[in-house]
Amino acid sequence: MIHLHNSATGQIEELRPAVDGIIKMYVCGPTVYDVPHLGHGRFVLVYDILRRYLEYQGHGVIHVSNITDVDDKILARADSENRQPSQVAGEYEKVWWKVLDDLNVLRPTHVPHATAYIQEMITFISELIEIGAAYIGGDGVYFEVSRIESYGLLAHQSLESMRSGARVEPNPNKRSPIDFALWKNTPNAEWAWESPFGRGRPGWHTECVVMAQDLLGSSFDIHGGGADLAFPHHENERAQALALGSSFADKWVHNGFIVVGDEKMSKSLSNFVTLPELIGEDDPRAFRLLVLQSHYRSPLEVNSTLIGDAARALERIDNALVRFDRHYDASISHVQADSEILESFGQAMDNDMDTPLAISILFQGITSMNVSFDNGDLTKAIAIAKAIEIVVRVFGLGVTRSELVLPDAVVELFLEREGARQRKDFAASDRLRDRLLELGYGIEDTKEGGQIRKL
RNA sequence: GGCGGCGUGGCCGAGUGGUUUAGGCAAGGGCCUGCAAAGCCUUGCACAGCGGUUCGAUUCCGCUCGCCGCCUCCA
Repeated sequence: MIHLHNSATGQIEELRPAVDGIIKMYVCGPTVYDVPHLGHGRFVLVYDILRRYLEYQGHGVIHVSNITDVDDKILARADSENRQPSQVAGEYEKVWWKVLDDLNVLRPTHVPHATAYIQEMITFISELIEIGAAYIGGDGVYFEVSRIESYGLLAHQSLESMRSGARVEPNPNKRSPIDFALWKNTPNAEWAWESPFGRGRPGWHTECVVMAQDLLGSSFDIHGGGADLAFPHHENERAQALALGSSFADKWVHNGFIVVGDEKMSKSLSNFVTLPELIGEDDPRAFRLLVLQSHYRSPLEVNSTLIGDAARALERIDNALVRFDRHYDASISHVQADSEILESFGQAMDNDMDTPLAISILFQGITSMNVSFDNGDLTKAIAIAKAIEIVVRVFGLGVTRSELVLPDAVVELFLEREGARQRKDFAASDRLRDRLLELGYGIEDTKEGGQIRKL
C-alpha cells in the first residue's frame, strides 16, 4: 500500500483506507475568479497522478474536488467589470475545465460548487453556534478557535504561539485575533443569502468541510491541496469538523509550490505564468513530465528552458512507444508486461509518490527495450514495452494513439522517395525528405525500409 | 519573532552510512547510416563550509554561511 507524508504528523505513513478497496480523497479546488496558473496546474497534476496510481493498484477512488464560486475576489472582479459574480465564476470555470482537459486530467468523481451548498453551510454554522463553538459578532459569525485544543496541528504551532504571533488586523467583533469568519454579513449587497444570522455570504473555510462530509462522510482518507492551504484553510476546516465530533481527514497531503527564480509563483509577486499561455506554446505533457520529474513536496522551478528539456525527454518516450507500435501484432499479444519494471515502479510510487525515481525507472526501461529490439530479442522487448505503456498511462503521459492517417499527397511523396532511395538517387531522396519535413513528417530509414510519422 | 524546509556534477532533479550507474536535458568521443533520423556505447575529480560520531559520511549529530516557505488572500 502507498505511504504518504501526512502534514498532521510530519511522518510518512501507510495509507489505510477506512473502507477496504475504496479510497476517499478530497482536494481543494480553485476559486474561479481568474485564469489558472502553473501553481493550479501542479496541484491538479499531482492529485491526478495519485488518483491514477491508486486506481492502477485496483482501488476504487472517490475523488472530490470543489469549485469555489462564492468569494470576495469574484465579487471584486464582477464589480470592476460591471457584471454579475455568477457570470465571472461561470466564465473562469469554463476556462478551468478546458485547461484540465488539455492537461489530460481525469475529471473528479464529484465537483461540488459552494453556491449549491449555501443552505447546508447555514445549517452547519447554526450547529456550531448551538454547541458554543461559534458566536455571532457584530458583522458576522466567528469560530472560536480556543475551543479546539489541537488547533495549530497543521501549522505546527501551538495555540499560544499562534495567538501571540497573529498578524491579522485586530477586529473588535472577534473574541480573539485568530478566530475566523464563518459568515460575513453584507446586508446591502446584491449577491447575498438570507440566514438566521443575517443577510450575507459564507466564509471560505466552511464550504470544504460541508461538501467533503456530504460527499465522503465525516471521515475520509486523504485531504489534499497546495502547501499554502495547510494554514489557515485546512486548519480551519479541521477545527470546524472536530468541533462537531467528526474525525475528518486521516492523511493531510500538501504539494509544494511552483517557483520562478527561487521565489514562489504568486499573484502578488506577479511572476505567474498562466496555464493557457503555457499550453498555447508547448505540448502540455511537457509540463506534466516536469511535475513528475520533481518530488511533489519540493519546490519546482519552471521556465522555458526546463519546459524545452522536458519536451525533448518526452520525445524519447514517444519514440519508444512508436517503436513498440511498429512491432506490435497478434503474435505477441500473449506476452506479459515485464514484472520487474512494474515492481520497482510500484516501490517508488509507494514511497510517498517518488515520481522522480519512477520516471528514472521508466527511462531505464526504455533503454533496455531499445537494446532488446536492437539485439532482436523481440519477446523481451515487447514485455518491457508493455510495462512502459502501463507506466506511461498511470502518469497520464500517453498520446492518443489515433490511427496515423497520412494524406494522399504525403503518401505519394513518401513512395516517391522510397523509389529514389532504391535507385540510390540520394539527391532526389534527400530533397523529398526535406519536403516531407516541411509538411511535418519525419522519416527514419530502417532495414525494413523507410518509416514515416507525423512530428 | 515563532514554525517548517532546502543547499547534489553545465542545468533540472532523485537517492543512499561503504563496494555498480539515479534519471532527463546539454556537452565531448565512438558505433550504426549513402547522409540523416532514431537507437546504442562511452567521457566528465557531484554531494555548501567547518567540526564531531564511525573502521568508513554526500547520507547521522552540532555549528556557520546562503536560500525559500508558512504565520495575511493565495494551489
